[in-house]
Amino acid sequence: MHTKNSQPEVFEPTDLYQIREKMYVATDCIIFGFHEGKLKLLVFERQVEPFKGSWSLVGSFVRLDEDLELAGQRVLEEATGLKEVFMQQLKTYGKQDRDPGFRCISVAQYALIRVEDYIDKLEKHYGAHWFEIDDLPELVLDHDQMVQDALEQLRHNARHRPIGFELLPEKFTIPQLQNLYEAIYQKPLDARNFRKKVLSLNVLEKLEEKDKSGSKRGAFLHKFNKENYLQLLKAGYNFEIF
Amino acid sequence: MHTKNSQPEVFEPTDLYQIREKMYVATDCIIFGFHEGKLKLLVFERQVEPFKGSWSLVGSFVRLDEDLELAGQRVLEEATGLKEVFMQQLKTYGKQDRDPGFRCISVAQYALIRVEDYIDKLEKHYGAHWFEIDDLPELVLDHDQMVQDALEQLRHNARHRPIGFELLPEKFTIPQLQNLYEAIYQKPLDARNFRKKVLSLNVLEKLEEKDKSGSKRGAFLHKFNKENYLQLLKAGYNFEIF
DNA sequence: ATAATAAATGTCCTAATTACATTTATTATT
DNA sequence: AATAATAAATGTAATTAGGACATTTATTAT
Repeated sequence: MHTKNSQPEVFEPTDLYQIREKMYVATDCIIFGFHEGKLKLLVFERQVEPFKGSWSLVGSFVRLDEDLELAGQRVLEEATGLKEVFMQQLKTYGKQDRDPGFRCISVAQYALIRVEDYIDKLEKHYGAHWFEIDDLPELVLDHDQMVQDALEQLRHNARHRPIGFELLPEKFTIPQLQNLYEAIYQKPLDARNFRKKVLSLNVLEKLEEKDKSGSKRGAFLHKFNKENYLQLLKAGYNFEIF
Repeated sequence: MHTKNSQPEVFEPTDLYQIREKMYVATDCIIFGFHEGKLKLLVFERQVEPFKGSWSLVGSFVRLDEDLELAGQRVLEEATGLKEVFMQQLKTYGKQDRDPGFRCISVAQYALIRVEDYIDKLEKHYGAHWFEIDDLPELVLDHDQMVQDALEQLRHNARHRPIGFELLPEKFTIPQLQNLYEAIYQKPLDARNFRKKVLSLNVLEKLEEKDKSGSKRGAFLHKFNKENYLQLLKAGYNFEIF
């Protein structure tokens, strides 16, 4: 079903020689979203040869007058319409032969987006498609490796930094937060211990509102209190969520 | 004493325009060593304009036919004569104006080297100099930032991965290891608790030999057992040194 | 034989993590 | 109006890990 793959296009030696005279710098985005209790990756149908039509991360060459971070934001906006998204540099991939055509170094950046309602809207762009992270298709070039590295980093960072909140709506319930962590780490967590732990961190603000989508009783909504977090961080507080 | 600094050279608009037509890719190395109980950074006198003569990390453009990792190893070997050194990618610096001349992206990699005897030998190269990390000179371009980021990453990684051993001789004593961690984290550690903790990790192999350089009684030498470590890692063991 | 020195060791206390079961608020059904 | 159903919310006891702290031991130099 999701194993599209075309043959690598053969380049004539002269072409190859020509494009190997220049070093290209690209950036690729690993876009994560959280929807219906599942952690998902947004992938795209590659628009250019070689490998046109294969599944691929979205990327672009970095422009000469453009900061690297900005290039990532631009790629993300072009692909999803979203601005000022949480994005973090992952790693730079620089194997000499990673791209069969160009000599191209790629700076991978990963993005966490609040999927909320427009999960479907995103799929209209450029043959974009959400895949669950435990059922990913094969990707072009070294993009599989990028995704694996991004997942590892996401798992690591979600433990030590409050980045999980970037994947949730601004207001969320404790059970939703737990679901997210269960999706990231792919293992069930104890509800009592999880609640105790995250509340003890003192960075969640309990609201009066309830979210009743998940149960008859409803669960209280919470907000991440960034000011509190930054203050604790400054005080040398050593964070660890669950 | 170590605050050499020259004025940025002024470029003519025509020159500037020309060199901004191309994207350059460089790699810079943050080289750490441990000597006499101190964590040190190896810096160099910059050989080219602009800022010739300022303190700088050592770096080079990445060659067209060269893997990124290899470029780092090459730079390190050219600067120190050392081969197959522990090196890890830190981050890519890509601000549009980070270099006043070129549009140049730099992939920073940090190296941990076993200084042992040849600490002096290294200083003969290219005006190289070791600085203690709590007394660093001002560096050229964004190299100060690179060093700060590298230190942060080193501190983080040394806690969660057994990379500290890369800075020690193959055979080392527990007190030496403690000194290293005290140097990295710049705070004293309790000898009993430290010993208890590192030995409980089950990755140190105690030898019969003693090192008597540090005391009359002498301290037993140990080796890092990489096989054990990899096995524990595979078993999902969650590492944390002290 | 004695003094000097750093290495090596053990215990108690406190804090954090884990395991585990019941009650509560609300809605839908009869 | 009563009842059934559902996920949210809560507490306690047991275990484990971390932190504080003082003495003994092996060796060399005097």
